[in-house]
Amino acid sequence: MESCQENGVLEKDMNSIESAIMDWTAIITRLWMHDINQFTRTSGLSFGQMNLMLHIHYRGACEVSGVSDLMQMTPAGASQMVERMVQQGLVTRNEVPGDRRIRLVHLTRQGEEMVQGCIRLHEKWVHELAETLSSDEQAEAERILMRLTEIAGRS
Amino acid sequence: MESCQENGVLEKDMNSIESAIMDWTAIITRLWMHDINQFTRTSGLSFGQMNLMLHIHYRGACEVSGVSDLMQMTPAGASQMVERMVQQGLVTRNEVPGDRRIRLVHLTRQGEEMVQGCIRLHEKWVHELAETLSSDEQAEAERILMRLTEIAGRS
DNA sequence: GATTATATATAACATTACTTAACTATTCAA
DNA sequence: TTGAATAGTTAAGTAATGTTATATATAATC
Repeated sequence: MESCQENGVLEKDMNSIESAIMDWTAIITRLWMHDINQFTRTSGLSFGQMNLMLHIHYRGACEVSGVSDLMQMTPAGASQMVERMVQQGLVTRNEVPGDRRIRLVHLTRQGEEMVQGCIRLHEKWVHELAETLSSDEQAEAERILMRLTEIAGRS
Repeated sequence: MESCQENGVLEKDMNSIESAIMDWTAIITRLWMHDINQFTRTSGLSFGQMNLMLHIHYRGACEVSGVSDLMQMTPAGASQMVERMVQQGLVTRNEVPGDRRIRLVHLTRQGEEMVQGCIRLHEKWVHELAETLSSDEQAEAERILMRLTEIAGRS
């Protein structure tokens, strides 16, 4: 615990608990991305579309400019992407009381179901992972992950 | 721990360790996805390319047919995807001693740096998260997370 | 109240990134 | 050793997705 104080955190500077969190999180992020890919390919969506829907699901409705920012594309491109998704029934574009220029992009019921389908696919993998743990390990992992989630949830 | 045996895993059926893992995944998705997206796109990569590179980074070199399988595309499409990435200097295509039909796709130094850059986006965040744990919690977390990582690494 | 900036949309065009079909090279197996 | 199977590539065509340029409506500012 004597490293990392002054400058940015570099891998070689990381202490073992940081590495453990990093490795675990990187691994599940990769597998989560993998499952997202698998699900979207088989449901006629693009990865970008699912990405946006997950963003809205986890962060709430966003403006068209937010789509542009998230997807790193021009506002025109974002507008068209949203338009396509509206046509597909995945999202709605709603006016906002305060500023009539803005359109807020929400998930439709169908869009939400797509997200849930994606999450459910990933749950299968999580189920298999959990199964290979002993009862004691399960309890310990649960406690630690809940603690980490609680802390991370504050940010 | 008495659910989930027979049919698919539904959210309400999930036991608490599975929920804990899913909650952690949700937190990470909420906090990281946007950054990973931006990093990927500003580096001139597609999400699919980063997905493939993460796979190779964690699982080792894979055949072109493996790319086809992972990305859910035709062998021809996979071949072209690899060709593009070779042109971009992200991967190499190497012959295999045993079978001269096969090409193994490896990350180049540059490809490896891209992956590292993506993973390192959140080192500071991990550092701060780890800091808030007590010494006992850190020791426990390190042990169980390494165990989880080990199991997850097999998939 | 006129000007500037912001948020989004539309149109024309360009590019990407697939697909199918056909082909080469190599290995396996009868 | 000949035929079938496997691994990968190449070419042509297509559909999706993005860009620039321009337009419109609204909000903010001076």
